[in-house]
Amino acid sequence: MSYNFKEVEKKWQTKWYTEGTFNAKEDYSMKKWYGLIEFPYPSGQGLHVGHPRSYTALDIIARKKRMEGYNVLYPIGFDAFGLPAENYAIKNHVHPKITTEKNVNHFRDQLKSLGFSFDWSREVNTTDPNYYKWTQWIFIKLFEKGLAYKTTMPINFCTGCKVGLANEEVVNGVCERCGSPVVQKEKSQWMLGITKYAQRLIDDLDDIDFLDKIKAQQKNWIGRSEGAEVNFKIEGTDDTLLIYTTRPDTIFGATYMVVAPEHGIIEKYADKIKNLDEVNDYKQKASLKSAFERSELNKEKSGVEIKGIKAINPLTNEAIPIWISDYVLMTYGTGAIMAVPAHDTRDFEFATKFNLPIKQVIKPKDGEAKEKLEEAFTDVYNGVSINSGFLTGLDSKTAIEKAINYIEENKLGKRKVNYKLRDWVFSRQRYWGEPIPMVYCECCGWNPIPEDQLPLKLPEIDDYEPGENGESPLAKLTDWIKTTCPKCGKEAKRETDTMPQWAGSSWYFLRYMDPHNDKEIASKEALEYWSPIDWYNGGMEHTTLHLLYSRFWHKFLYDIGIVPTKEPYQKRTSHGMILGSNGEKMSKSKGNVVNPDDIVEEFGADTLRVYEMFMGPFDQTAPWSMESIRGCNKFLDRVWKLQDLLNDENGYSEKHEKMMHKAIKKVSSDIEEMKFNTAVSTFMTMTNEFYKDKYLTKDEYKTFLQLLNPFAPHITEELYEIIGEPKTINETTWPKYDEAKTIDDEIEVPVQVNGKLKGTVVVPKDADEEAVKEKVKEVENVQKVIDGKTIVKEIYVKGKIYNIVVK
RNA sequence: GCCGAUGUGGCGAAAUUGGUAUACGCACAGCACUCAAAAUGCUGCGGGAAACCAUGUGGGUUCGAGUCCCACCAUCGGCACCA
Repeated sequence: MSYNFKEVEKKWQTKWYTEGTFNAKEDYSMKKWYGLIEFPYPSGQGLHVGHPRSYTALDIIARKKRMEGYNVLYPIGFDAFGLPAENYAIKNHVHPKITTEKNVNHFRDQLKSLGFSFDWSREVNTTDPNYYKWTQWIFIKLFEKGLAYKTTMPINFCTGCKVGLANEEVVNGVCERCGSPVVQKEKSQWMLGITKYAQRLIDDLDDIDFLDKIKAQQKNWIGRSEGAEVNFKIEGTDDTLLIYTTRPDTIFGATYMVVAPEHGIIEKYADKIKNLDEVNDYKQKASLKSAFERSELNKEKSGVEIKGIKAINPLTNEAIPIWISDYVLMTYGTGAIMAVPAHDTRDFEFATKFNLPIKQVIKPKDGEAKEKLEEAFTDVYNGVSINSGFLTGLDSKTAIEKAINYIEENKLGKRKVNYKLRDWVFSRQRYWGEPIPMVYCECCGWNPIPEDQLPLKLPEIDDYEPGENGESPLAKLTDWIKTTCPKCGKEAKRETDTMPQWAGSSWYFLRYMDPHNDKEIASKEALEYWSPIDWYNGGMEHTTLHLLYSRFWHKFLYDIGIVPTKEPYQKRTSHGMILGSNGEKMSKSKGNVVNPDDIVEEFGADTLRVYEMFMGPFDQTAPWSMESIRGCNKFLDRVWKLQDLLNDENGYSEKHEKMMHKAIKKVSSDIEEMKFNTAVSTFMTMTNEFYKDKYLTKDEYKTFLQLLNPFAPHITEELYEIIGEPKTINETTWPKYDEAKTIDDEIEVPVQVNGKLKGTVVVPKDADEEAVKEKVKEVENVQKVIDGKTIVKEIYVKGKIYNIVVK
């Protein structure tokens, strides 16, 4: 009988999904395990082969955990708001709701065809009003706590999508989604105060089990730096110019100042500035530059001296010029710097170009100050202050501390920590997103709509085009906008912007715990029981977006007493990308896209699952190979045919017994360590052994099928049934091994002479050195090499190696 | 420039964490089955006649290094005028 995967896979999927075999249990007395994968955006292209890599991995772990007796929650849902559906609507006049529903249905079918053990009874969809009701509710809570605020500020504006973007969504000065240039635009936007959580987002990483590279990337993005804010007097006034520096020990070397083009000092001293036209001209040019042009590397520094005003260096009391240049950013620190060309690379470059004085105030510990610097000396670990008054002679670290103390004592400024992280631009001028549940009243300002009016449903419209000035399509709905102020009852206007993609995904994992609750996000009991998520796997591309945002929301919900843990995810891992067979990223234009449906059709879901786990280390990128997938298909065929070799008459075999115990140990630990590729190779080796020996016992087959089940659930369940087992595998208990039976009685010890392999000897596992020594001398090659030489030393590492050193 | 990875056969990759380098799979070759092919099964498969030589390069530590240390080179990912 040959293996008909189509029939078998269909059969088991139907059983699982109609019976709800893998649904989480309501029994809160059981030990729990909550595994999470990033819920997909249901795009029109359908599932990508990248999705099953992550989903299969956690499916394997989830299935193992169930067999180990855990109450497992392995949920699925859809992150369905977003631009593609809206752009499609603009083009084809189909409501995004319709496209989304169609895509979700397609995705659901595809996911089911792969046999994942998801709990489909808890499926969530971010576009469902019963879901986004709570997204809006969280927003209102953020507003009430002062963490959502509306402000006019220069934002990143995508010229293609006609929409404001968060910093995180701008990549190399272009839009992360569409690749159009991003420009700075003044716009009134809703902002979320994520910067208030910056320190906690760093500190709490210590308590959770994230891959180091994920922690590093998040810390990098938050970008904490320590230093001081210092006031520089403006000559002839009582006013000061506030700067931020991480190197207060270099103030003696500050020979000029630089302010960002947007800095207020220019308006303030317009009447004093002698070259106002020139300065304004520079300002104008800087504002026209796109984010990309401004951040372009290696470009020449530019700037203009602001003539007519000067600053006083607070430590040298020298009057120093003030320049305007776009290498100083208004969005970081105070928008103004003291320039220390001798000890800052950028200042050095600028000073060289404009012939400004370069004054050395630090020399290397083990060297002397140079006659003329060729580049800035910036090494904080290896510097000593010179020409710096009370700092002279101190190493840089000590000098920094002393300088800050001096600054604080003399009221020149204060110690200050800065972050690169910016507050989160939360408004989108788009239709297909959660409406922001806010109302503006002339007399009462912004207020949220009453909670009993949630959800604020997205109104039906026909015209999805954004408005002229990049207004939201909702801005055209005058009837919908008109409402009453929740505070004073007078006429007021609704907010027409919607929330970004990232809103719905910032808390979805909480909804899975209690998805049909219409009173709260989820019940206290459910939150207490299921929190935190035990294991979350997803892509590295979400490290500074989704992962940071959702940690922020979770901390906020913790602060207001909704969730029981500070962090949502106890453990975070990530999978490597699957590339096309040419080693490039899969894309339609390159024609290297593999559709999982085709693989399932030709080889079956089990083959796809096994292949994706076997193709390489889970956390590394791997190119697709059509040839290799056939190998996995062949392997499963061989597993199927093992039933013909079943034979209990040989009975007990020590060799097979050892092999089984070793395999249970290896596969169990490989799964926990996500070393799926070596687990699969263990299965292959076992299969080869059974074929070589031409038999296996039913017990061995049963254990083998149990171990393989998480990887290839359909074929293994079918075989388990065929050999007459009354239970299904998912009802059985994960096999256990006996450590003593994983150790061989006889071991082969390699014998080396001067570290070079000369042969091996077989000895009992606990043979002592003398016994091994005797055998070693009998090895022919060893005899030959050591003959006539003096033995200097003999080393025996028990069970590992025997090495003879000769001269 | 900064942060993080990676580098082993023709290819995807293993290596118990310092102890027989190349497990497992693909590709390839030979044999069996077949009229034939496919499928399947078995065998072989780093280089070299051998001594030996091979884990990106060059040094080092060690009885012993793919694994540890130092200095490079290359590729990939993230950040980037962040003061």
